[in-house]
Amino acid sequence: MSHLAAPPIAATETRRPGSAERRAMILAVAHELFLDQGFEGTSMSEVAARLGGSKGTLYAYFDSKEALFEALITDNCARMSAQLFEGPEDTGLEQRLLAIARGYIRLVTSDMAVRMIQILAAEARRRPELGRMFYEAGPAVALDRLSAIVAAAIADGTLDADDPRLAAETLLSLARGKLHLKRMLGQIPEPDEATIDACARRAVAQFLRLCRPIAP
Amino acid sequence: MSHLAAPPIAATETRRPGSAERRAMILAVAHELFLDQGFEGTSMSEVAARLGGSKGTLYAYFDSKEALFEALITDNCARMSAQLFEGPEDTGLEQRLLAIARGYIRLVTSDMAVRMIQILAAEARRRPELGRMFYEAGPAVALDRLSAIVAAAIADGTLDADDPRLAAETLLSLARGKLHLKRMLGQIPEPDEATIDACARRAVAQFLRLCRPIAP
DNA sequence: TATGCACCGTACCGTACAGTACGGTCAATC
DNA sequence: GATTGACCGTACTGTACGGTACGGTGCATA
Repeated sequence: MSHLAAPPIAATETRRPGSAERRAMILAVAHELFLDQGFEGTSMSEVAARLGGSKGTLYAYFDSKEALFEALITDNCARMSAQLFEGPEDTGLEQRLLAIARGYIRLVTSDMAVRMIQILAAEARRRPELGRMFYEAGPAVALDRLSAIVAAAIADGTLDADDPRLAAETLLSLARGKLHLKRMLGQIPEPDEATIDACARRAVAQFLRLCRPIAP
Repeated sequence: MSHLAAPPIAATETRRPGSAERRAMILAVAHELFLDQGFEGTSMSEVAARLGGSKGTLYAYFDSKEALFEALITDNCARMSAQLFEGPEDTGLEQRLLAIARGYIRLVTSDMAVRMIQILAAEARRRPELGRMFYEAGPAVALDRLSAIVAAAIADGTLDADDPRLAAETLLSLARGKLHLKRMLGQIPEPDEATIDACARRAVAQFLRLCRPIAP
């Protein structure tokens, strides 16, 4: 009936039974199902079945369906940020812009991110903080990196713009293009690497035409 | 048990009882509830209650919840297209571009469109054709109008670009900016007219810098 | 006044799902 | 060999919803 003894040491969360691997397994299954079928479209029984376990275990690790979902989103956002930081090169300005543009397009049109946006957008009314997590972990990260690069380029005269942040936004907007909206609405499949590259190159070229200082 | 006599004249749809006004009333209520709470989040009982009617009547006008939802989307898409065609002016190029950019931003960040995208995105897996309807009725319409204007401007030398359609897409991408994504994720409220105007002006200015022919 | 019809109100059916309860199994630990 | 605890399997509760059935009401027309 009542808890007689408190657990010896509280872990990062409330007292929980099992191993971190088990938790990761649950999250992996949840990832697969939630991203495929959405939040409402996925039942906890389904998660348990796919896990090869029982609902009891599920609820031992996560207090509710919502809690599991939020943990999943948190997890995925962390993964996203990490992915965006891949391959920071020490090359010229154009190459660095290209790398970021490519990474940004790749991320933002990937099946995972698109599904996340689709689901988070649908839940935006009830849980805007999840949308915020996504934005901070994805687009905001790209924007920060890009702003820094642009600011440096403005400082040494390679670029010309009033506001580095606004300029960075311009490049990302050009990079997204219509790809993103069409992806969100399920009108096109995940673009291949060639398409991503073409979009990134076009965006960077346009950006440079906008922000290259006119030769004096 | 069986239908003995067919109705005298089939209306635009299958034989249906009541008036077009009644249908419109149902759609109005459905609009309010579906856009506010989403498809799964809205129950037919709720629609009937808000209507001040009964579920029986609801199902007399629409075969299923899905049918009602699709009718609503169709309805809203038609309204959207109409809205985009407001105020075609006979002014200079820049003013015409500005008008379209403003109309596009206003539409694509409006509460109605954002809610529609949020809901349609969530349903994109199961019913991509609804997403297509939205795209065709909104963004594609703006793109068509803009392409025509850009093509004409290229023809008479006012603009310089290889592909008018691609150029038009560039303008729309610049216009959307980050506003759209943040709106989708529920991070910012509907922008006011001043914000819309500022975004439109910036987008058009950048577009013209990209596509103005360099003086020979 | 009688007939038909759109509509209301309500009760109902079948199903699906979140969350709980509980007995039993297996492995590690003591 | 006994205890502990994570876990399974299953059954269960309560609730919500899509959709149907049906008797009754009020208005229109014949």
